[in-house]
Parts: sequence; structure tokens; C-alpha cells
Amino acid sequence: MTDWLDDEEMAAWLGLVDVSSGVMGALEAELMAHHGITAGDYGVLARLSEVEGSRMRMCDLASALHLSPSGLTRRLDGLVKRGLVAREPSVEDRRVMLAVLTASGRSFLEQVAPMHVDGVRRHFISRLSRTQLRNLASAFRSVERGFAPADRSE
Amino acid sequence: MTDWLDDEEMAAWLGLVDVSSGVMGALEAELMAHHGITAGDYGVLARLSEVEGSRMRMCDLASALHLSPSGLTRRLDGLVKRGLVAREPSVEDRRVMLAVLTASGRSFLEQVAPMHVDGVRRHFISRLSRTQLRNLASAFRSVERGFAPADRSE
DNA sequence: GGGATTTGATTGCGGACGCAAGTATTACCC
DNA sequence: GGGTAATACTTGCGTCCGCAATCAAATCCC
Repeated sequence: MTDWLDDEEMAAWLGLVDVSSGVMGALEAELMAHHGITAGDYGVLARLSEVEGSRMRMCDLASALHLSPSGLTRRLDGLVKRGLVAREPSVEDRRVMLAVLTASGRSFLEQVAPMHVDGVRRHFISRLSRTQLRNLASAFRSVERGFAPADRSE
Repeated sequence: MTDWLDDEEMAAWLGLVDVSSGVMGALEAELMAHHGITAGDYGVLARLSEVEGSRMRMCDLASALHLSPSGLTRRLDGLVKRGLVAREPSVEDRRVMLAVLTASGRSFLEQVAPMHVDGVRRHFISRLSRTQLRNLASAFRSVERGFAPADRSE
């Protein structure tokens, strides 16, 4: 018989699954209901707004968002059609396209972002004490340290 | 200006997102590579195996898996085609279909499950001390307590 | 410097899934 | 008890997204 999960292990594992899907689902629904934007689209805008020049190479943006190249191409199509992002060929490397946040994309994001962080706070942060928050962050760091060198099973 | 997230809050939030997507992604890839089954299909088999009689009403199964009714219908189509699950009309309520784990479904699951819990252990549980595990489970419970009565924002 | 390899982006195709509509059965209620 | 409402499942349709193929451009290497 295999080494099954005991109650505490199971609670931690199921908790991770339920909490992440629950919180992210709630945030997605709120973003869509109040601003008509998907979490994926919001992620593009937010990421672009954080970087120097508000522009990123497609490939860097795709990996930052854990999205395939083709997925990002189509996601960007929608954002371009809405005028929130523009495509701009790179001058240093003519293979690459830069995704650049437009002025209206930035102002849209500035309307949406406060509600999003409020959602994170309401559904997640506010349920936790400061100690729990710190413990959580430290536990997540422990798990993430195992990610990079863990691929030798393939 | 809105009430932004400080460093610890941000670390906890980003940690949740990255850890859950990282761990679940790794588990999904392993399930697919070693047993040719998606995480969704595995979830159906696992859930059925846990209940009395190895059968569930479609609607209960759908909500347990956070899946829409139509999504479950098609997912079950695939599992039925592979002979792992069977459909069985209910005698007490002729609207409902029961999804029932077949003998081959059960034996397939018994081959897969040890690898799956091993994956959970490798990618997640083993990175944490017993104290971290307990703290994590308790923090998740705190967050989940806020789920049910939190819908007054809609 | 010119051909082979690598890298970046897009498109065709197919799978997965949610919503809305449709059908069948049950529950409710006067 | 008969009509209305609610529930369970399925199907049609559209969207999202990953993989493989394709094309363009840069890099490598002799």
C-alpha cells in the first residue's frame, strides 16, 4: 500500500486547491461583472503597466503569463481591437513584436486595479491574521524553491 | 489612492497563485505523461471511488468538481468511451443519470492513485514542515469560512 | 560571407468547456 | 388532480487555448 496522505496533509492540499480556485474564480467573476474584462486580459494590462516603457516583447509577456505564444497572439488581438494595447515592431530585432499599453489602456487599468486589489483583500487577505499571512508567504516560498530543480523526473 | 498591498500581502497572494498553478500544472503533466489521463478525468474517477456504491448523480458530481453540467456530460462521454465509467439511469428519479465507476475504472484508478499522491507529496507536502502544514491548513480554513456568506457583493 | 540552426510570431486545427435552448421528469399548489 | 414551476441532463454554438506547421529574421559556424 502506498504512503497515503494523513488528515493534516489532506487538509493542506485540498485547502490549496479549493482556496486558489475559489478566490480566483470570485475575482474573475467580479472583474467580468463590473468591468467586462477577463482575468487573462487584466493580467496583460497589469503586467505591461509594471514595466519600463509599458511595453514588452510578446515572448517575454507570454512566459510571464504562463501562456503559449499562440494564446498570447489571440489574447492580444482582442485587446488591440478594444484599443487597450497596441502592437509595435521592435527596431532592434525585426522578428519581435512589442505589446505596448495605450493611453486608454492605462486609464482603463487605473479604473479597474483598485477594485481588483480590493477583491484580493476581501476574499483572501482580510481573512488572515498578520501572522498567518507571514506563515503563508514563507510556506509558499518553501514550495517554490522546489520548482526549478524538480524536473529530473521527466 | 487605494489601499495597496504591502510586501507581505503581495508575497502571500502571488505565492498562492504561483504555487497552486505550479503544483497543479506539474501534477497534470505527470498524470498525462505516465498514464495518459487528464487531471479532470482523474478527478471524476477519484471522486466516484470515494463514495458509497461508486456512483453519483451527474449534478452532484458536477458541483463537486466545479464543472458545468454540459462540461461534465462531455467529460463523461470520454470516460464512458474508454470503459472507465458507465451511465446508469436512476430508478428513484428518472431525470437523473448516475455515473458509476466500472471495474476497469476502479483498477485503472488503483494504478494511477499512488503516483498521484506521490506527486502531491513530492511537489508540495514534502517541501513543508509539519508546523507549516498545520499553519497552512488552518489559514485555508480561515479563508474558506469567508466563501459562503460573501456573495452579497453581487 | 553564405548556408544551417535557432528564435519570434502567427495561423490552422482540434479539444475542452460555459451559456442558452430544448426535452423529460418531478414537485408544488390551488 | 391538473397546470405551473423547478430540476436534471443533453445538444448547438461560440470562445479560449495549446500543439504543430509556417514564415521571417537573427545568430552561428566554417
